[in-house]
Amino acid sequence: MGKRVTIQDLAKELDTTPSTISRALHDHPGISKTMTKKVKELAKKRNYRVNSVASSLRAGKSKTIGVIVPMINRDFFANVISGIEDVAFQNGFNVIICQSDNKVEKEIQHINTLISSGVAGVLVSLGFDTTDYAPFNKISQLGIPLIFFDRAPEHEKSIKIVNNDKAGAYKAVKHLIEMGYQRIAHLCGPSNLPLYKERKEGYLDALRDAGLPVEERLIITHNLTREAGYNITKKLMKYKNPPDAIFSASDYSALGALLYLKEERIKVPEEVGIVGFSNEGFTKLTGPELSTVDQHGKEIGKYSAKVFFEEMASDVFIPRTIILDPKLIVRRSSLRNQKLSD
Amino acid sequence: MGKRVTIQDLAKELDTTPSTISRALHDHPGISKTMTKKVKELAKKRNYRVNSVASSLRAGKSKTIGVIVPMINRDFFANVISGIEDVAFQNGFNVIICQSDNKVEKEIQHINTLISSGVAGVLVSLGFDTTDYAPFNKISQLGIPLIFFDRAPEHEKSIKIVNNDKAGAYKAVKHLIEMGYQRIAHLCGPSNLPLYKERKEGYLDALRDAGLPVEERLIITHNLTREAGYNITKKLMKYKNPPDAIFSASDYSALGALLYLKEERIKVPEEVGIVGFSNEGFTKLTGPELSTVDQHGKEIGKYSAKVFFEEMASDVFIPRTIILDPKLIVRRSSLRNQKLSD
DNA sequence: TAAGCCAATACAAACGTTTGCAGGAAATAG
DNA sequence: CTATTTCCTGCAAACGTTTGTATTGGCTTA
Repeated sequence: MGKRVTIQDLAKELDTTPSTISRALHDHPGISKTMTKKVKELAKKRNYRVNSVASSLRAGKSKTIGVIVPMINRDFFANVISGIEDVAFQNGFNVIICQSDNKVEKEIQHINTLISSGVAGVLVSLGFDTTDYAPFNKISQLGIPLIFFDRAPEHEKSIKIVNNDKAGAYKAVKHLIEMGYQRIAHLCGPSNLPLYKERKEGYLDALRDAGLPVEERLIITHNLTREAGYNITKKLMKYKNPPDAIFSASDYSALGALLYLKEERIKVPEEVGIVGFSNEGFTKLTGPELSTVDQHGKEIGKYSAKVFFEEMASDVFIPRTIILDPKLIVRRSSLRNQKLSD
Repeated sequence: MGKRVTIQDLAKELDTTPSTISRALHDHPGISKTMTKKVKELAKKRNYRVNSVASSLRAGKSKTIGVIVPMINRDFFANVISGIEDVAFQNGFNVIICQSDNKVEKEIQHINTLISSGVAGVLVSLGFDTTDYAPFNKISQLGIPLIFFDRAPEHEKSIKIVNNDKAGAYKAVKHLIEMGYQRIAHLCGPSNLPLYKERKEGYLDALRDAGLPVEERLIITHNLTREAGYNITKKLMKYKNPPDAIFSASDYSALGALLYLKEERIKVPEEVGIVGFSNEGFTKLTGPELSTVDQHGKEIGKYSAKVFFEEMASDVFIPRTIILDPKLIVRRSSLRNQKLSD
């Protein structure tokens, strides 16, 4: 259980002072070459490591980024975090992760501990039910860069990095229409979150542009789980005029839909087409593979981290929204016309 | 850009001293009820939050756990991290995540920054190539609890939480044999990592116990990727006496195998059976679904975190290995006898 | 040779919290 | 009314680093 080596130990050993050691280690020009060299050698020899808690206290902030996501064990978020960590590492920063479980109280608690621990910045993807952004304002009020990704507040003046959900949804539904589907259902998420609202709008626009009627009974709000997808599809397929395609705001519920249809021997894509959203890892592995909309999570993570570093460097705050264009990925579940071999 | 409110601000406002404030906030018995109440009210009113950087410096360590994994965006690790975060949160701790990309240098660098940032403990799953554990010893030498999970060093005196890989592999191969497969190939991982070594041993034991011959040409070491699985299977199937089953140490390469076989119209499980390892999320979604061995990642994460807190509480270090029993999950890819409907 | 200057290093304060110890007032005992 | 105890609060140091300012010694210059 060796004691940690401090700058003071080095100073004593070289018969000098902590300030000289500190400056030498930072290549301060006011320190002679010889001294700098001596210090660095001793530091290596004694295996000295800065106590960054101390420097953080001195500096008023630490080299740490806080990340708050609903849950870590989701392909998309795991990718985002991975991307964030990559960029943070390159810049010598650490990443603290917090999962909110979509619970507002947890978000608030995480915000508090992150502020407490002096993070240099916070990257957030909001939970389902978050409608009050005041807790987040505290972060910005303290001058800590705050960046939203994916699930961002709608009207707030803030920095957001989001997918163009509307465009993504539009592409998906347009594609279904082109494949000849006529009664396209939409499993949508809670509309207090802009991204779900936008996906719905993209869906509606695509229908309208194609001159197709909008049927309210085919638009169902749900919690984006596989189970919900399964149950809703069961309900939908019992309508007198059941849908012939499903566009879901989530791959998970799209998967639920697929599983129900397979169970009922309703052929996908021949009888019912499906397009999901997010390009979760499993979508290219289902039978048939799920068409979906790719959000390139890792890129969003990297991008968000980069924006954070930009923000930290500059001292003027400019609210802005960066919109990345998602990509429609067409797989078997929506390819009605072509016959792909099994 | 409001200034942070400190304990001193509160002291000034109540015309008392920082020490009293600190004690009051911690419900120190030596402080009167009335004072304690006054302090807490003011603290809430002024929105006071401890500066945990300062307390960490004072205490010599922070309420933070460091986690090092090869990569975050893998189902298993994402689950482990999620489990760790859950338990950490309950105990008021934060989690710093670091990905090593299976690179030794990155591991070392992460170790250094974690020590620098004064983490209270470190949880690690080793990278492929890590054979020198000296950098990790530094952690324990500083009295910081160090816990390995999943990929742990073999002989070191340390705390490890691992799956019983041998038993898992044994179950998997035994199952294949019971299904009537005779020439079972094994795609194994680098054997410097005990868990892959053990999986291989389980495989060998199962063969021997069943009186089946061990064929070296059917045992292939690879890097556990889908691509490798694909290519190796291609090679294997071109043998004069190709295998009739594949047991892979990784779901990813099992998937690669499956994809190759599908491409070649070789029927799974009728002609070739497959069992993977890890129960990655996608395995229940392939066509046919992949049999696999479940490692319950979230549980391992929770367990590891709990062990860390135990370790922090106690002051005697007892090296020990906690072995969790993995579970064979039989799905279609290895069910040769029964006919399941599609 | 003294004044001035530069380079190199030392001094000291600060970041915010925690905590052992000291001290003062009130309360109880004698 | 004094002595002792009890209860509460204040004082001051410490954690390790960083940085503005002071200080030292050696050197140049007039």
